[in-house]
Amino acid sequence: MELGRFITENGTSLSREPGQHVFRQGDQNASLYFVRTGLLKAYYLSADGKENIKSFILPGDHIGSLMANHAGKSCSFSLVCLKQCELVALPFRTLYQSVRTDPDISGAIVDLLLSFAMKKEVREYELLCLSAEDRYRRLIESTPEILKLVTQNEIARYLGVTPVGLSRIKKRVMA
Amino acid sequence: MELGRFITENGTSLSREPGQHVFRQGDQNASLYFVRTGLLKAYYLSADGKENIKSFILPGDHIGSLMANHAGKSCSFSLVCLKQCELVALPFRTLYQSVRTDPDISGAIVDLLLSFAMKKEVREYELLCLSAEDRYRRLIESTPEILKLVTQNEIARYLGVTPVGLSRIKKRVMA
DNA sequence: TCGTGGAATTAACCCAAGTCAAAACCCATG
DNA sequence: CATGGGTTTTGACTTGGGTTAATTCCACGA
Repeated sequence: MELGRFITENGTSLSREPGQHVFRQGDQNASLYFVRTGLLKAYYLSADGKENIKSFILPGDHIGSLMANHAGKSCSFSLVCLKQCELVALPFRTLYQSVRTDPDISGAIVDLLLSFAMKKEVREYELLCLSAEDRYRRLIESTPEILKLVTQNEIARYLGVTPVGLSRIKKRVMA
Repeated sequence: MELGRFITENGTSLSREPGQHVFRQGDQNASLYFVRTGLLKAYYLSADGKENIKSFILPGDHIGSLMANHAGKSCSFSLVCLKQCELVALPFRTLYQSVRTDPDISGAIVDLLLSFAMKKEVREYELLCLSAEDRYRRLIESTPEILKLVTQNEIARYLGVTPVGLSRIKKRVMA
């Protein structure tokens, strides 16, 4: 069976309003979410209340807390809707079980995990090797759409600088 | 079949001296490597000659360039031995094909990818949310062994600071 | 025991970004 | 069209870490 169908057949749809959370840091949550429409952000909240944005999630993307799914731990980040969202939730268990029974699904899962791992690897590279300014430059090049969708405040928290910092970077870059 | 056996049966052993590369940034390389013994480092080299260390690889770990394996791109980083190493190389293709034929292997691969993805997620968190000093603290807590195995220079490049920077952090931390 | 070369530390100086606080801007709404 | 809330920009000041270069440490071989 092909993955798209598997998801619709085994998952449960849900919709969320802007501002609503799908799960929060510390929750137990054992599902993978597929985004049909909308926009979400995954973020960390530090002990002193600072927000750091892990990623933005767009239609066609999927997200879930690996930690919470796999190791029986709790979610290390929160997932919140920035716009009205239509999602499909799939218990991780369901997916995991069919790895051993359905070769098509297991192929699809491997691809899913591979593309996920590659994304993380790129992000790791950017955070390790590039300056905030370079990361900003790359963002404008690779996904300019995102700039329209979220506040500059959020872009900053995604790039790993403060809003004030990003404002200064912008000025520098355009000059 | 169980993964360990699968690897020994389908892979080819190789050994490398300290200083020898397994592959270099820019290479085409379509294998996954399993480390039997030794120590390696995966690193990025920037245009202006600066080194940034992606990770250290210890016995029992596995590594390969996802980019080069999957998307037909070339390796985004280099892999070099820090000590004499015994490795097993497994063509990615072999692994990928048996996902569809052998449920045990495909389960093992999914686990492999999951643990890989989780590691990357932790690293992403550290680079995004923690200061260099916090990262250093965490390193001493979580894997103090590594401090004995590599130079402080390399620890610094792994943490994302210069050797000079790390020296200052150390002084601050011990006080 | 004395060099010698690589690793680590220290010092002096600089710059990017953080912090805090005060404008300025930008709308939506009444 | 004025008001008020949120977002962005600016300014003044501080700080962590980069850079370069000098110095100290140490292990090791002659």
